[in-house]
Amino acid sequence: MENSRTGQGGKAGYHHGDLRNALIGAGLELATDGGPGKVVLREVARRAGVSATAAYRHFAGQGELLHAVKMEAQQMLADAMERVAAGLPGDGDPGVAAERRLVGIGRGYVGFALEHPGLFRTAFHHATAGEEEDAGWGGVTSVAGNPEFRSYNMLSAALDELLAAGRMPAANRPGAEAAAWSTAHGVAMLILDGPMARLSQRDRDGVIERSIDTIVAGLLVPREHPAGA
Amino acid sequence: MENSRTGQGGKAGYHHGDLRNALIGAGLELATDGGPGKVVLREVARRAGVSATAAYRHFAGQGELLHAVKMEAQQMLADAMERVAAGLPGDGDPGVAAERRLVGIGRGYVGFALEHPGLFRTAFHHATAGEEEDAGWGGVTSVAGNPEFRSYNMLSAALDELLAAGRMPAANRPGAEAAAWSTAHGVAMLILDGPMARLSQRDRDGVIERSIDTIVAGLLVPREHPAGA
DNA sequence: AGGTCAGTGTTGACGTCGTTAACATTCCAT
DNA sequence: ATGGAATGTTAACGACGTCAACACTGACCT
Repeated sequence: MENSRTGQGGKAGYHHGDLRNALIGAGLELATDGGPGKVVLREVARRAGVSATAAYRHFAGQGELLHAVKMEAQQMLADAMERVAAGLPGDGDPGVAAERRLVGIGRGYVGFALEHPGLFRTAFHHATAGEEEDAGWGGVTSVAGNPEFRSYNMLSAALDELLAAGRMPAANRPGAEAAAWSTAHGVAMLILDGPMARLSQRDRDGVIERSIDTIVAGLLVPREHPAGA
Repeated sequence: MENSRTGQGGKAGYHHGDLRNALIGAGLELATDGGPGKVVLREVARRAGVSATAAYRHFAGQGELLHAVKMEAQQMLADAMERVAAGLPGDGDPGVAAERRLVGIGRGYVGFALEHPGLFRTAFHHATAGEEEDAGWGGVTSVAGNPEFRSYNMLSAALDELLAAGRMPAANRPGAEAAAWSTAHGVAMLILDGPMARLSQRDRDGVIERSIDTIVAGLLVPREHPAGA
């Protein structure tokens, strides 16, 4: 990471020196334990050792501040996925390796969500009307070409390899990112805030594995496709 | 439903007569356009034509009010799924019918989410620390036996039929609810608040169909299962 | 060097929100 | 009819987001 968000970079004078990053950092702290709702402008400013209104020199309002925190949370999620995928053995068979990678990415995604629920919820927080026009994610199409959206691109690459290795029927390729991402996102959300919230650790893990296995199986098996898609 | 939430049931005197339901009704209005964040106690009371503090005679605070609204939103979601499933042709082949029902339930789920984003977000809203102890959903195990959780039970029943009709390998049955639900929930969420937010109507529909088809294919195809599950 | 001015931070105030305490009205059981 | 439980009201507090007005700092221009 290039930013010195954690460092007490600036001197202690009237001018902070790195206030914008300090605010985002404090916001991340709050988001980490408490989710998006806890990212309160006044408290963020307090933690940065600055008056509340100072934040307005760097953000249009708390909506924009929260948005910045949200973007950062998204980056952290992508980092987590990348780390998991990087630590995987490069098997001899490229098809097997690709499948392993796909599963790994999914595990990393859900793992991040369970380890950092507040950040995960923040990364997908929906701005209430009036908060901030949410240019958070682009469309999938624009995402595809955008180097920023690493999470999407990692997934895409793994699927491409699966196809290239002949493990996935070509007809299954289009829209595969959406299906895979949806399942991972869904398990995470349902465990976090939904009907599976009270599962034991063991059951959670089982559900996660089962869901990932199922969607991967669905991606790999040949099937008829309706006309048009 | 037995409650007269919409009717102006009570007389217009000092005592409202049906305030609790009136408050929930107003809360649902706010949630419908604006999501959980817009369910503001004072505004809810205002809409019910009553002072803000009157709400405290019926709810411990805005957290509990929001919780009640959340429960109602969950019921509406289940209703929507039920309606879709009910309107499906009962094919001759029970296996085909079951699969159709499964797909229909998924479409109903996602359809509700896209038609009523505010209500859907409210149904899965996570109470920020301090708001309300979220006994919203039971665990999946307790859900299974609880007649209240119609959405889960509908899904479960469809899967059972699929198994009974011999269209799904028995080894795939355990955890199938979680996988199916996860995918549906995931697409909905990703379209609502995630990276697929800017898709065209056409692309959305394609993504939804593709995701549902994929998870169903994964549920139906025989595969090896790791020991232990 | 001295002056100026954009950038950055501060104070004070306003309106809204959730919540509590104290008080008022109405309903119902006796 | 009456007394208490249920239900609603007003007044006030502290926290929040935001705005307007003011203050400090530093970099640039002569």
